[in-house]
Amino acid sequence: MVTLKEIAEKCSVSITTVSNILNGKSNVSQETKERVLAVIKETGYRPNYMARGLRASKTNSVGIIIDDLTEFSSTGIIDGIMSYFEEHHYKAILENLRFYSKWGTKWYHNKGYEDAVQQAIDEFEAIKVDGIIYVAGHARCISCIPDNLNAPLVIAYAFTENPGISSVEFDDMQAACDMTTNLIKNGHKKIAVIAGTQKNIHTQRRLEGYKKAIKEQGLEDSRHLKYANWDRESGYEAAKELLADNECTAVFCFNDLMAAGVYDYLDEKGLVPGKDISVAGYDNRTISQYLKPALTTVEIPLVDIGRKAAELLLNQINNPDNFEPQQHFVQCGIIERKSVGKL
Amino acid sequence: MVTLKEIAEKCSVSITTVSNILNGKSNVSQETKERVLAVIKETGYRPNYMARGLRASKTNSVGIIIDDLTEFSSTGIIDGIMSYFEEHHYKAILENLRFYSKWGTKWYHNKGYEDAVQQAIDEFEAIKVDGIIYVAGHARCISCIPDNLNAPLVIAYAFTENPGISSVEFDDMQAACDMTTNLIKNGHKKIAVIAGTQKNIHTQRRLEGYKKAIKEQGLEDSRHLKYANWDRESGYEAAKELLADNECTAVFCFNDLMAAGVYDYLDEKGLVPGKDISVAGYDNRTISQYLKPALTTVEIPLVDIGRKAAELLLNQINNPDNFEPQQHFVQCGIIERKSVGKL
DNA sequence: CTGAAAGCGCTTACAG
DNA sequence: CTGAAAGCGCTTACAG
Repeated sequence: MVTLKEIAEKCSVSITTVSNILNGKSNVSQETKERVLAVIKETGYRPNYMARGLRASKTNSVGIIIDDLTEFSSTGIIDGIMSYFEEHHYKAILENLRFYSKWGTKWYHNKGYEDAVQQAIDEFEAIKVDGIIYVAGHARCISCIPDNLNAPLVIAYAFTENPGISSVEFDDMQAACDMTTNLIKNGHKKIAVIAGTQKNIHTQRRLEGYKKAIKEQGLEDSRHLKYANWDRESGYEAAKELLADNECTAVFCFNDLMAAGVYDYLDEKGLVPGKDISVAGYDNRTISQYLKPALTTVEIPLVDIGRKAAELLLNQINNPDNFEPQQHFVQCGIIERKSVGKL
Repeated sequence: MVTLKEIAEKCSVSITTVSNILNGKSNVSQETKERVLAVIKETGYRPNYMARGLRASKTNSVGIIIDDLTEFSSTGIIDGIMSYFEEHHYKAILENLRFYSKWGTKWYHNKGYEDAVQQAIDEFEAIKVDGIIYVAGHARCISCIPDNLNAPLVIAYAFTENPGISSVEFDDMQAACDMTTNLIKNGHKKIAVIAGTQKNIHTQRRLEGYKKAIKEQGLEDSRHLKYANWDRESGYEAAKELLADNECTAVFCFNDLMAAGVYDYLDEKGLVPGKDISVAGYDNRTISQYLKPALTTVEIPLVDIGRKAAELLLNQINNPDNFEPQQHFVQCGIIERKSVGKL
C-alpha cells in the first residue's frame, strides 16, 4: 500500500504539501501540484480511510440501519438513499438487523430488538459515520433511539416522539382516502374493507383515510370490516365472511397480498374481480400486475422516501446548529388497473 | 467519546493493560480485569474502530459489492452473506453499484462499468476490509478483477477465469435438466422452450440441461425453441409463435416472467395452464405462487449461495497461504405446483 | 508557498 | 502480571 510518505519522498516535498494538494488547499504552487498529482496517479495511491477518519472529524460516510433487507419496502428505500448519497459523494454503509428473518413477523414483541438497534447505532458511532438513517420495516413509533447521539439520525418509514429527530413517511391516510374515493366515484356504495392487524399503525391510518372518504362522499360507514393478518390466507378467509351476503360491490384490501387472497375466494366462487366485484389493493408489489385481472392499488414512493431521508440527513450534517427537525410525508399515487369496475 | 486513556486513568492502570483486557489477552490478573471491565461498562466505552483498524491489520469487516440491489436475486444472497458473517462476528459493508438502475438491463455493454467495479474494490481496500464478495446480478465471466488484490475476493452468482479466485454459483444446467426430465416423466414428449437472450450464460446452461435430459430420455430435440428477452411480453410473443401449431404439450420457460407471458397467451386463447398445456418456469420468484394455477418452477437457493460465498471468503481470510480456490456449484430444487399436468 | 511537529486512539513488541 | 514507548497514516495549527 502506497502511503503519503512515499509520495512525498518520490517528489521531494513534505507530506504536508502532499496532504494539502490531496485536500484541495489553495496554498500550493501550480508546478508542485502537477508534479505530485502525476506521481499520485502513477502509483495508484489511495488515502488510508482509517488514518483520515481517525484524524479528521468527518468521514463522508453515513450508516444505514435496516430492520430487514428482505421486507418488500426495503430495497426501494435503500436504492433511493444510496442514489442520493452517491450524487453527493458520500459513502453509505448498510447494517441489516435481520429482524424478520430471525424472529418472524412479530419481532417487535421481542424486547431484545431494542438492544440490537442500540448496538447498531453504537457501532456506527464507533466507525465515526457522519450520520445515520434508520429504515424501518413497517410504520411505528420508535422509542429506542438514545438521546445522546453523537451523529445526526433520521428515520425512514416510521416516526418517533423524540422532537429532535426527523422522519420521513408516506401519507398513508390520504392514499387510503384517495383509493376509497376512487371506488366511490366508480359507483360503489357498499365497500367492504379487509384491514391489517388491528393495532398496526398502517391499519389505523388507512382506516382513517377510508372513513374520511366515506364521510366526504356522504356515505354510511360500512359494517363490512375484517381485521386480517396481511397475508394471502387471511385475505381469503376475510373475503369468505365479508362477501357471503352479497351486499358489497367492492373490497378495499389494505395490502396486495390480502387482495390476492380475495382473488382466490372469488375464483373459487366463479366470480371475476373487476366485473362481479371490484377489488383494490395497497403497496403496488410486483405481484399486483401479475394477478388477473391486474390489481388497482396504491403505489408507495419508496425511492422518494429514501431520497428525502437522505436529503434531510445531509442538511442536518451540513447545518448541525440551525436545522429544523421535520416530520415529512411523501404522497402516494393510485395505480389504476383492471380490478375496479364502473357500476 | 470515552477513550482508552480515560479508562486507564480512571482505573490507575496503563492503557496497555486496558487494551490487553479488551482483546482478551490472558496475561492480566483477575482483580484488575474485573475492576477495569466494570469501568468500561459504566462509561459505555467503545473502542474507536478507526484507530484499531489503523494500527491492527485486521478489521473484522468484509465488503460486499453488488451489481444492483434491486435485482430479484440480490437480497437473498446478501441475506445469506450477512447471516453467516453475523454468526462469525464480522461486520459486512455493502456497496451498491446500481448498474441496472443507472444503465438499464444492458449495462454490461457499457464499458464504464469496469471502472466502477475497480473503484469499489479500491475503496474497500482503502477501508481495509479483510475480504470482499462480489455479488453479480447475472451469471457471466467477470474479467475486471485486478490481479494485485490486497484482500481476498470471492464471486457470487458469476465466475471468473482468474484461477486464484473462488466463485459460487448454482447448478443451472442440472436444474434445467431436472425440470425437463420432470416434464418428460409426466408424459410430455414435445416440449417447447422459451429461452432467454441467446448469448446469455444462463440461457446456454439451461439449454444444455434441457438437451441433456432430452437425450437421456431418448427423445428428439425439439424444433420449438425461441430466444426471448426474459420479460413477460417476450414470453407472450414467443408463446404465440411456438404454440400456434398445437404440436407441443408443454413449454419450458427459462424464467418465471416469461412463463407469466405464456399464461397471458393461454388465457387469451381460453386455454388452461397445467390442463391444456403444461408450463414450467425458472427462478421461483414471488409471482410464481400467485399465478393461476401456481407455477411449477426451479428454486435457486440464493441464501445458500450467499452463505457459501461467505464461508469460502472466511476460510481464505483465515488461511491466506494454504487455501484452494474453488468453483462451487450449489444445487437447485424443483418446486412442483399446478402448472404441469400428467399426460 | 513549504515543512517540522504534534496528535488522533489504538496495538504490539519489549523490558521489567 | 504491568507499563513505557514506538508507530499505524493521516491532518492541522504554526512557523518560516
